[in-house]
Amino acid sequence: MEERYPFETIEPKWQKYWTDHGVFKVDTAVHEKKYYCLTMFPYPSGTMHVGHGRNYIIGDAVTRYKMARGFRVLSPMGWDAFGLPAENAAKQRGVHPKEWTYSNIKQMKRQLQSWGIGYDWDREIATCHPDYYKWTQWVFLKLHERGLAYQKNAPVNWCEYCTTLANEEVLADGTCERCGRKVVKKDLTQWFFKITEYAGRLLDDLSLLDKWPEKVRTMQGNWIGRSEGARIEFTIAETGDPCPVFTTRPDTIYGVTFMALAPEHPLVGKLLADNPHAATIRAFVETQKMVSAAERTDDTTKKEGVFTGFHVRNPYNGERAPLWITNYVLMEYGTGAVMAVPAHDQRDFDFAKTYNLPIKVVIQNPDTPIDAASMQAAYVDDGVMVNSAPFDGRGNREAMHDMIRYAKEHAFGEFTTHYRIRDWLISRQRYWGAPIPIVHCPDCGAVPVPETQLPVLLPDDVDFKTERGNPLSYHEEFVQTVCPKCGKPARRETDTLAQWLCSCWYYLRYVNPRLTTEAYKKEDVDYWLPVDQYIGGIEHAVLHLLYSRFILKVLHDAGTCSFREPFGALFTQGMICKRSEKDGQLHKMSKSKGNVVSPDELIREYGADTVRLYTLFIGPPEKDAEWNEAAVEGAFRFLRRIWRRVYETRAILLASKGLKPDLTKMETPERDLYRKLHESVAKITHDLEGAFQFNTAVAQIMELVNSVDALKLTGHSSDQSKAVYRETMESLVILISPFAPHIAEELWMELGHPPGILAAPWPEVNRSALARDEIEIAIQLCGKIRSRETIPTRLSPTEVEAYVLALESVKTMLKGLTVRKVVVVPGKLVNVVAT
RNA sequence: GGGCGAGUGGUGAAAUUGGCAGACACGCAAGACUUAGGAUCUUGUGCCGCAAGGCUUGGGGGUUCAAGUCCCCCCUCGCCCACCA
Repeated sequence: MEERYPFETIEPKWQKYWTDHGVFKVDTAVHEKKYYCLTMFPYPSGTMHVGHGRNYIIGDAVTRYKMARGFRVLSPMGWDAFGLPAENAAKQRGVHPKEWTYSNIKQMKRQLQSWGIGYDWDREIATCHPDYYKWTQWVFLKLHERGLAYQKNAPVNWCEYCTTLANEEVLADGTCERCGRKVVKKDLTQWFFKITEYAGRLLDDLSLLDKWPEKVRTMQGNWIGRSEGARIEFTIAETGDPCPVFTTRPDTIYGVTFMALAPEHPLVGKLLADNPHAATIRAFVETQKMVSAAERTDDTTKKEGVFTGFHVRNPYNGERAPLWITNYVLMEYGTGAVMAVPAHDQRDFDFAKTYNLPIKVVIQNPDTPIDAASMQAAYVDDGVMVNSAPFDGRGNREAMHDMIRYAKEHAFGEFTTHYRIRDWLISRQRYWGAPIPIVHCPDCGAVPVPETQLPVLLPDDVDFKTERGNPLSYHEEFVQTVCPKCGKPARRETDTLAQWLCSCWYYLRYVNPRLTTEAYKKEDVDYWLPVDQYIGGIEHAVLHLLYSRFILKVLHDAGTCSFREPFGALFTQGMICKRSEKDGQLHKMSKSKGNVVSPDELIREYGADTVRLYTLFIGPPEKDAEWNEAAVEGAFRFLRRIWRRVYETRAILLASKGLKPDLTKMETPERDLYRKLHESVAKITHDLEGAFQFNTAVAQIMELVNSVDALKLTGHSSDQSKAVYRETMESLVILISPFAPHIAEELWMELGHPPGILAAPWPEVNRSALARDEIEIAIQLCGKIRSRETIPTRLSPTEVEAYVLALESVKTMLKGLTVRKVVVVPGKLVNVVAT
């Protein structure tokens, strides 16, 4: 052992040891205690910065802690390897996407290892590997089989760079989530998954996820967006065509004064025939189609519309109301038609004011009556129904149910639930993805490739230089095939699967990563899943995490697994930011902002343990944090200090191996240290056991080391001093091992143990060590602190009161006052209320 | 507009059920040891004040013996959803 802390030699040494001894290997068999700790696998984009590291360091701390608690921990890692940047690299630099991806994987794997993250690398997967995507294609077939995969010609979100996008990938400002370009609508025939069919279950089962952050559940709830209401069958008065609406406010239906259609509504075409207003209508509809969704739904966009010349008939009262086409109604939600009630909906009110349409009050404010002629805004609160024939006089909320039932009895309406979520668009017009296993036959249509013919291999030899869209569609050998059903010549589907699908089921594959006959074994996944702890970034709250839940439910319904949710507990860590030199602002680390911190350099300078310790100490892990170079130094100094303590006292430590701490024989200094040790064990265990408070756990270790220094140990110290010191140092090394595993392994050996600290049991709290004879409490006068006193802990609250009131200092304090009340908080304070 | 979360020293931050605000660390200051080092150790460090003492958790009210924590109003910031019928 050397005096200097030689992180650069011990770190590679222990990394090699973990690999050579298969410390993180786990077999799939049933164990007494299992734990599946999963960190979201990365996209292999190149090299990682310290911000990426937080994710893996947290996962590793959990893995190592659970192992020390005696769990068999499944801790796998892999690569979300299909996707756009690889293809762009190919276009720009002439490197094959496969080559680019695998070389990045190599880089990033080296980085993960240099951080000392423990994975069972025998289970490594890459979604771009045929042995993996074969089963991604199988997942597609399962959905197809169950009628959940379908093609439709639909306007899709189109980014000229990233091609087709799912709704979830379009940001609120109408730009592409990945590249920031403007997204436009484009008509294409595409493959969709019917996630809408699972909307109700995906929403309801959120309540099962009690170990998920509230925030993520809320976000998914918002995204799914359930609203309860009614479908009411209006009809076009002149033609008798049905024109149903969805409404959440059927109680306002007697106040309908016009009907508003979306410009894309299918009725619009029909209404144009022989219509004197045709030219105006057509012009309006065409203008609206040019406006992007983001612009149209912008708050500041003025409400506009055009009268069709037609009317609708309100089935409740037979009234005729003019039919308008407007820019504020969306075809994507409800039926694309809105019964407009200006008196009780602000949007309808605004529109009615603009075009001078009538306003009819049907919900009266019971406090200050409103009147259509003078109202300045829609009245959207509850009240008493008026002008509503049979329902007059009733409370609107209370009457709502009866109103829908009335519609149902008269066969012009029913209760319905609408969801905001749209079907999931999974087609991508790109090369670097899993080919959709479909063959288009002129006779049989879209035929799924039989499971026995999987995988549909992605050819290597394609021309990436093409500017004509998907390179795959120009690869004749790939495209030309025969129909699996009739054997006639047919064309392969050339769209590939969105990369999201690959990452929707990878957590299952880790259990049986090399299985060639199935995607996974039911009995194995039923044992290991749901994942006990999933760790990743909040940015996946509605994409990956929602898609995965959906796919798992489908796989469950297909009978391939017994559980209903993939991830039992979820932890979302905050981002690490750094002030950018360019603009002085805090940003998440990125190359374009020029604020990335490379772990490679830091590891060279301070070692991986320092980087890990600092990353965990930086702040609460769920919150964003600012990287501070100077504070890294502090973490390094702390580790070096521990190293030096062991080095300086090594002879004493080794000589006292047989000594046992004995509470009855301890003097105060060792008694205090012994108590601090066990307080620390309790605190750190609590922080790691689900609380995920690594920052305070590290702080507690620092406190413990400060206490160790307070016990000035020498060769002449008593046996109890030595015994307590040794136990403290041993426990300390174990307690720090999830955070700084390399130094922990090395010191564990220096303390005279065989190598392999993960085999050492986590320290247990000795309750009697926590006891103390005296305690310092605060003395308050009317809630204000006046002094502090040390009192015996054996006193009951009544005795404490008497004891404190008898103290000279307290008597002085109370001179001339009358005691009204005394509040004793055991172990904390005594508050004397006196006047 | 709706929902969720946050606001504490120079900085990152602590604070089971309401119970000693600022643990731990960074930074800073002073000192010790040293043939100057970005090493180590000691001490100090919320603010005002020479001091006694007073003030202090975004602002203002309230409940309580006691409020960072609970209630009401307001301000600021972040995130999600949003002409959703």
